[in-house]
Amino acid sequence: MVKATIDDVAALAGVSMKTVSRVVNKEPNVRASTRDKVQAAIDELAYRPSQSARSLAANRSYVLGLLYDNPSASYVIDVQDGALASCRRAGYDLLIHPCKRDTVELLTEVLALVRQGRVDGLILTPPLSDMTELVQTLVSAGIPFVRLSPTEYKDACPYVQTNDQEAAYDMTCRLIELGHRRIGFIVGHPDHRAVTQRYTGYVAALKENDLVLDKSLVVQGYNSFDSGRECARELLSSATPPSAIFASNDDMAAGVIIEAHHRSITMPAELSVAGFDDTPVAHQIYPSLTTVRQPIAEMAAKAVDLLLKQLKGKSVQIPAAIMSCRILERESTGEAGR
Amino acid sequence: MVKATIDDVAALAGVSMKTVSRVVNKEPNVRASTRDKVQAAIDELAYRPSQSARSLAANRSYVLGLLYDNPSASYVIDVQDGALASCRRAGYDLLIHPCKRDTVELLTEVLALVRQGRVDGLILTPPLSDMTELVQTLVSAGIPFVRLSPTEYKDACPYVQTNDQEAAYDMTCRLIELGHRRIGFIVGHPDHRAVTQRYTGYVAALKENDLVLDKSLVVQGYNSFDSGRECARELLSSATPPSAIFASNDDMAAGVIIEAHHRSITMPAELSVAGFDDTPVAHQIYPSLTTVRQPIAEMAAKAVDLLLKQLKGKSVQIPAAIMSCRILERESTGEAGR
DNA sequence: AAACGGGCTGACAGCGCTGTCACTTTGTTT
DNA sequence: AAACAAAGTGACAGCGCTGTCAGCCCGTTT
Repeated sequence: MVKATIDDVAALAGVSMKTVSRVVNKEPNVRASTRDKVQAAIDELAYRPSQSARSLAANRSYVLGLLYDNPSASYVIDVQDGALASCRRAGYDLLIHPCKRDTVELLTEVLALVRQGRVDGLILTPPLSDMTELVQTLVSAGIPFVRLSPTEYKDACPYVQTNDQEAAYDMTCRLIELGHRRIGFIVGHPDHRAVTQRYTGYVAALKENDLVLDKSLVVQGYNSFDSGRECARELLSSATPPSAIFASNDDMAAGVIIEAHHRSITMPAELSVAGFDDTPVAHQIYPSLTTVRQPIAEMAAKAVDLLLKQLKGKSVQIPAAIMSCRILERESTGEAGR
Repeated sequence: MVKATIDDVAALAGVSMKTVSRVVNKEPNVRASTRDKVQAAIDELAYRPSQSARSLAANRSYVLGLLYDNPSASYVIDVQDGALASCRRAGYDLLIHPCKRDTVELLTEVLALVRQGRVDGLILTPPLSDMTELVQTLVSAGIPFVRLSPTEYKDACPYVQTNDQEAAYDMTCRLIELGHRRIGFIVGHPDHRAVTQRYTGYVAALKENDLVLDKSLVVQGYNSFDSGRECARELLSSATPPSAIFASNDDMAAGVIIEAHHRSITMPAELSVAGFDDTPVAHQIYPSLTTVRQPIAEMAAKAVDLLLKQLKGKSVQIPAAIMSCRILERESTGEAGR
């Protein structure tokens, strides 16, 4: 049995192939009876429109590209899941494209992706979404894209963000409420604005509660487990160690917890630890980690929706969306000074 | 500036478009001087062949599909990375296609993927690679695919496997060597043959060392963290608990460790714990987990290579590959009865 | 010197769809 | 009943490539 084409369907249904095309693409202005007739023919022949023929004729690929340079597997998977969900709903495919942020080829590589017509538009995830050069290039090349990032970009390009800063603020307030006065903070990788912004929330919460910002309690991490452990070493070696440590992501918080275990510090009695992201590790470690859950999949889905809208009509206004985080209190935090 | 086509390049280089096509596709039998001339024209016009036109004319998509139904993010990401690496080398794209194993639509969905010409071939990962119905369908539809699975399939279809069983055997022997006599085992999800086969290695090691297989030490898990914890509860509640527990994967082993913490059991002094997979969590928990590392990315890369070979020539022989695992001893295991 | 064969090149016909536009049918208005 | 608008349909020309096949130009053989 050879693959049926649109002509076969048209012949069987007794209509023109253009009408079949209309039915397949759910276009309006087809009489219901005609539609049924065509649909019956499609079913009978098990007709599947050829993706490449459609792409060539319509001049679009029905594929979106997902760009990332993120070592965190769970984050990436969540983004993929959310993006895929929206893509499927719209009959689009998703092409994943991990890439190295610092390579010279990055720009040409990404441009080629679009120029070859392999994707119709792009989703940028942090930290790529904050690379000025990349964003600039895409804008001036007129390539449709949506950024997944908590920071706005000066030009009017669409983005999806969460209230990161607010969540960091809330978490810090919660720690203060628990009686903590000396709260260590581990800053995220300087290139990841999405993560470093969380520091702002911490600072704001201290100020709001009339606590002084002690710079010796703020250390620079690099988002990895190992860097978190290193930072914990620094903070816990102090003569006056903090009673709580808030890390800008879960991997670093996990590093803090390990270091505390190795120093026989009991948690949360002697030390409270909080993270950010709610990665799988957060509830698989002991004590389970108090953290902030971001609706990553939903954000990605939203980003795809915005991109698809952009691809259809030319909505000139900036599409943007803000989603909410949620604090999850688990075993790693408790009252201070017990 | 409008996008250049193959005609533009041909005109500029003063050759036919067919010759340009030959240069672009690195076909033989083009004089070096002609090749250079064409290449210069390509560079000057920044010509990028249209993916969809190529696909339509050549009747293939230059895209491979990656099918999975696996909740483990790190496993999936590793597979993606390996597969992508090989794809890029060959100028192919990778389409990810997570799917639910038990849905009725699975088969039609996957067939549509191929029938619409969106992918040229498929990579199946566990547990999909062990679904007889799916494999059977693909075989009889003549769709090229490669299975990532430790089990062979009765028909001659290509696969990539690891020496899982052997590694489980080695790990069990190592525990015995450390003095453990009562070793608990947590079996993997019954539908995941890739995981359940590890039990065979455990049994073989006991036999080899003249230890009786005590069925009360073998409990059925379902691959998840929670099920691992549940199994640990069962094993540790016994009047004569095991001195070591070997879980069929890391998530379940992490569950065991948490349960032990909650019972104030010190590890490895009072209990040794071993896992399988070396997921990120393995070195982020306390104590860090002794486990088995599989070369997942390499396996996926190999699978893609086999698939591409199959796509080119019709090598009738079964292509297959076996890769090796490695035991990683960390903090969670130690001598028995200390 | 004729015959041969392999390297190299080009003409051309599609691949299977969609966009455009012209056309026919139907329903609505005066 | 004529005039008009809107809904419904089809003819056709590509979209930008690759496969096929014919033909040219060589050097090598008899």
